Amino acid sequence: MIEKNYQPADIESRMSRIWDESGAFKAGRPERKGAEPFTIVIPPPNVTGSLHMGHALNNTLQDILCRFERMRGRDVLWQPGTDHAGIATQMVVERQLMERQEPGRRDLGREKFLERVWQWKAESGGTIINQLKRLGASCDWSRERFTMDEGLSRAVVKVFVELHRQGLIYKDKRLVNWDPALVTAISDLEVQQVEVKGHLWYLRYPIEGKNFSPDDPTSFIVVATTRPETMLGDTGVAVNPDDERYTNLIGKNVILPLVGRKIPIVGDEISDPEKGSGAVKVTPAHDFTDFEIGKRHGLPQINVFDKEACLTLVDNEDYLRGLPEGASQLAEELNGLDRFVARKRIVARLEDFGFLEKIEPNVHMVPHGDRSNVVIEPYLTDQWYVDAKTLAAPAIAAVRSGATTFVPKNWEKTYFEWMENIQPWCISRQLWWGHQIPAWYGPDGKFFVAETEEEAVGNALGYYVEQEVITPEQGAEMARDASKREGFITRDEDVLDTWFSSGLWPFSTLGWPDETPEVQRYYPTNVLVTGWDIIFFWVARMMMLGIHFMEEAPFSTVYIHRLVRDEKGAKMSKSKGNVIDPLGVIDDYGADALRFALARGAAHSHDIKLSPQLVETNRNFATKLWNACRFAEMNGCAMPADFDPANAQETLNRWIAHETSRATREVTEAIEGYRFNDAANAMYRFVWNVYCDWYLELAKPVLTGEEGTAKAETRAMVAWARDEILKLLHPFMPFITEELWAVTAKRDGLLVLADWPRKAGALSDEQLASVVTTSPSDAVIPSVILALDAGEFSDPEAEAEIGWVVDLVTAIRSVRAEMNIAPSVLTPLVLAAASDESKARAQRWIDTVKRLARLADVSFADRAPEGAVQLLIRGEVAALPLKGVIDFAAERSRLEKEIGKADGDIKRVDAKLGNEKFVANAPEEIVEEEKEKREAALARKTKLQEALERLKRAS
RNA sequence: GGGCACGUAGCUCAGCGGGAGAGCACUACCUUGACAUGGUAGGGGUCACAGGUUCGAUCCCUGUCGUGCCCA
Repeated sequence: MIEKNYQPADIESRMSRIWDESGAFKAGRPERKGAEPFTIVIPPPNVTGSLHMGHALNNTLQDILCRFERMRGRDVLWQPGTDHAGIATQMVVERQLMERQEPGRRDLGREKFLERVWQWKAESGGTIINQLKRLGASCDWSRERFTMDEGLSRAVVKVFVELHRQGLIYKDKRLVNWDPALVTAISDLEVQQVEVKGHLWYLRYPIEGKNFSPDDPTSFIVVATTRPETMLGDTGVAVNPDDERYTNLIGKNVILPLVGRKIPIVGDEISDPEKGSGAVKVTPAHDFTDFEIGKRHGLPQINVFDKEACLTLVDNEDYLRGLPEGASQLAEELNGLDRFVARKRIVARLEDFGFLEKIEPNVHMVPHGDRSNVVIEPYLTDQWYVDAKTLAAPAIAAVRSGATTFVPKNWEKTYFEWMENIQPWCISRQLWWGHQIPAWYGPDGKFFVAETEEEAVGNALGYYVEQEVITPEQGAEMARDASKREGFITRDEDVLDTWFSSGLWPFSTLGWPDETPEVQRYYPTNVLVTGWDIIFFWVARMMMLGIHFMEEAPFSTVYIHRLVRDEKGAKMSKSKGNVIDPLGVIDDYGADALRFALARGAAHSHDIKLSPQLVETNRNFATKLWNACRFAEMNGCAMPADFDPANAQETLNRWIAHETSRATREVTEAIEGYRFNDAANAMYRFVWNVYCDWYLELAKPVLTGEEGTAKAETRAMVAWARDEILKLLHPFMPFITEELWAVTAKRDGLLVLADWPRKAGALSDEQLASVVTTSPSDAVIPSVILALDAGEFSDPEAEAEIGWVVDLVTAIRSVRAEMNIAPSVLTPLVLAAASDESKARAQRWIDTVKRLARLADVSFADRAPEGAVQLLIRGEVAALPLKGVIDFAAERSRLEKEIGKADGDIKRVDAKLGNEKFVANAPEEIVEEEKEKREAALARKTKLQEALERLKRAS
C-alpha cells in the first residue's frame, strides 16, 4: 500500500538499510560469476572532508553508471575509500590539540602524535563515507579502503623502492614550492596563483669602478623587482643582450647595495626590455626563473631565508662569503626578521642611501599555498623526486592510441598539454602523517632504500663494514639490536605526497602487490569520473603509475564533468557564503531530488548552476511519480505473470508500449554516451508528459468503466509501464523507485538487481557471443535475435491514432480557453465530413474525448454547422457549434491568422521548389519532403478558407 | 601572451545543415476522485555581430565583440 504522501526521509533511511542487508552492492556476487565485470574506483575523497556539491555530482554520476550496469547484469565493483590527506589531516589534528589546550605536535613527538591522528581517524574519519551513503552511492562498502591501510602502504613502499631501483625516483637539490607556515614542500598543484596589488620597486645598483651618485645615471643600473627583500641573495643582474641600453655593461660587475657583494651583469634572453627597466636582479635561490638564469651563467645560489621564511644571515656562510668588513653588522641587524618586515626595512634603508629610484603600483600573480593561504617561497632544499617525464611518455601514448579516451574528447588536449610539459614531481613532504620514506641514512649521508628496515640496515651495515667505518663485530651488533645503531643509521623523517599513494588507488585497492583474484578480475577499471579542475591529480598520477606497474592503463574512459556553481554562476566558496550544503538539500527535498537535479543539469559544455528551487522542482517530479503509482494502485493495476505488452490489443496500450520502447532506447543510449542530462530529461518528459499527462488520462474511462478484457489489459499495461519507468529511473532516483517497486507488487527481488529494460536491438555480450559463434552457413536464426525483435516494440498505427486524439483534445481546449468558455459549460462537437477512419476513432474515443475536452456530445455531419468554431485536425474539420458564445470577429481573425500561416508555409516551400539549384542539388528525400509539406499546407489552407467562408455566411 | 569553452525565450539550458525547443519564472482560468509538490491554456526569440562555404546556416568556416575558466 502506497502512503498518501511522499516523504523522502523515511524511504531513504529504510532503503539504505535494506540495500546494506541484501549485499546488493557487493562485487563478485555468486550469481554473477560469469558476468562481465564493470569497475569504477571512486576518486578517493580526503578523509577530513565532508560532502560538498562537487562530491554530490561526482558520485551521483558514478552511481548512475554503476546502477545502470548492475541492472544490465554486469558484476559491478564500485570501489570506495578515502585518502589520508597528509597536510589537511595533520592540520585538523593539530587544531584539535590546540582547541583542547593539549600539548602540541612537537611536544607530543612523532609517535604519540601519530597515535592521536589514528584516534581522530577512528572517530571522525568516516564522515564523508556516511554522507556518500546518504546520497545513495552504491559502492561495495565492504571493500572500503584507506590509503594508509596496511596493504596499500605495502604497495606504496614497493612502488617507491622499485622506482628508485629503476632510477625513476631520485634525490635532488632544487627549488621547491615551500610553505613557510606549514614548513613543508608542496606540489605545483597545491599552489594557487592569486592576483595581488603589489609594487614594482626600481633599485639602483652601482656599477663597479664608478662613483655612485643618484644624479649620475651612468654610475648605476636600475633593476625592477616585486620582492626587494630577496636582493640580499642576489648573485647577478640580467639584461637582454639585444637591449642597446645595456650591451656595453654586459660582463661588468655591480656592487650590491647595502651588502657590498660584487655580482656580474649577464646577458640573457629572458630579460624583457619592455618590462620594468629592462634589467632584472637575479636571485637563483629564491626564484624559479632566476634559478634557471643562474644555472646558465654559473651564478652561485645564496639562500637567505630559513624554513619559516625569516632572514638567516648571521652564520650564513654562503651569504657572508667575500663580503667586505662591516657586512656582518647589517646581517645582525636584519637576522631573524620575517620576510615582509625585512622588505620594509630594506626598502627604507635603500631609500636612505639613494638606491631607490621609484616605486610603481603593480598588479601581479603571487603564489599562495592552498591550505595555509600564505605566500609560497621558492626554496632550495633536498627533496625526493619522481622522474615524471619518463613515466608520462607511456601515459601520453595510451591516450594517443585510444587505449584510454576522454569524454568529452576535447579534454585530451588539456591532458596532453600538461603531460608534455610535466616537471619532476616532488614527492617528499616535511610532515609526520603519511607514508614515511623507506630510506635510511648512514653517518656520511649516504642513503639505503629498501622495502624493510631490516634489509636497508643490512645493506648499510654491510657497506660501512666494507668501508671499514665500523668493524664486522660492530656491524653484527647493530644488526641485532636496534638501539645500538641509533644515531648511526637513521630513517628519512619525511613522508610521501598523498598523491603518491592515491596514484596507486586503481590497483592497490584490489590487493596489489599481492596477486589477488580481484586484481585479475577488476583491473583495468572501466571509467574514472572526475571534475576537470583536478584532472591532473587523479588522471595523470593514476595513468603514470598504473601503466608502469600494471602494464595497462587504469581506465579505458575518463569522464570529465563540470563544476557545480550557485544559481548566479559563481563558484561556491565558504568565504562568499554561497555554499549549498548537499546534506541540507537532502534533508529538505530528498536525495533523489538532488540527484535528479544534478543529472538533468550535467551537460558536457556547461557548469551546473544549482539552486534550492531547482531541487524543489525535481522533488515535485518525484511526487508526481509517487502519485501516478498511487493512481495505478487505486485502480487495481497489476501485471499478471504471463503478461506480454507486445500482445496488447487496445490501441492505447499498444501506444504506451511503443512510447516506452522509445524512452528505453533514448535513456539507454544517453547513459551509454555519458549524456546524463539527456537521459534524465528523457525520463522527465516520458514520465510526466507521456505517461501521466496522456496515458493515464486516456486510460481513466477504461479503468473506471465496465469490467472486461479491455479493462483487464489496461490495468496490466498501466502496471507494466510503471515497472519499466521504475527500472529506467532507478539509476537516477534509487530510493523512491526501490520503495515503489517494493510496495506496488510482490517482487522476486530488489529493484537494484532487477533487469534493465532491454534496449531495442541491443545485444548483451553473452548474446553477441552466441550470435557470432553461429556459423553463417547455418540457416537458423539465433533465437536470441527473435526474442530481441519482440522486445523492440513499435506501432506507428497506434501512434497515429493516439496522436489524433491528442491533437483533437488539445485544439478544443485551446479554443475554449481563447473564448473564455467556463469549464462547467459542455459543448457539442461535430466532425464534418469525417473519413471512416476518423469516425471509427471517434467512436472508440468518445468517452475520453468528451471528458478531456469537456464536450456534451460528439456527432457527425457532412459539413460544419453554421456559426461554429471550426478546427482543422489532421486535415479534417472538427466544429464546435457555439451559437451565442462565438465572437464572429475574433473567430474570423483567428482563421485569417491560420490561413496566413499556411500561406507563409506555402510561399517558403515554393521559393525552395522554384529554385532549380535546390531541386538539382538537394537530396531526393528532402525535395520529396518539401513537396509533401506543400501539399499539406495547401490542403490546410483550402480547408481553412472553406471554414472562413462558412463563418462569413453565418454572420 | 598561450590554451579551452561559451554567447539561442526574463532565467537555466537542449538542438548543431532542411519548418526555432524544454524546464523554471510570468499571465489567465480551474480545488474535475492520483497529484494545488497539481491541471489547462497563453504571451515571449532578426538563435551576439559581420563576412564566407552551400540550393539552403541557429548549426560548418573565418573574423569581430562579449563572458567564463585554465596556464604563463
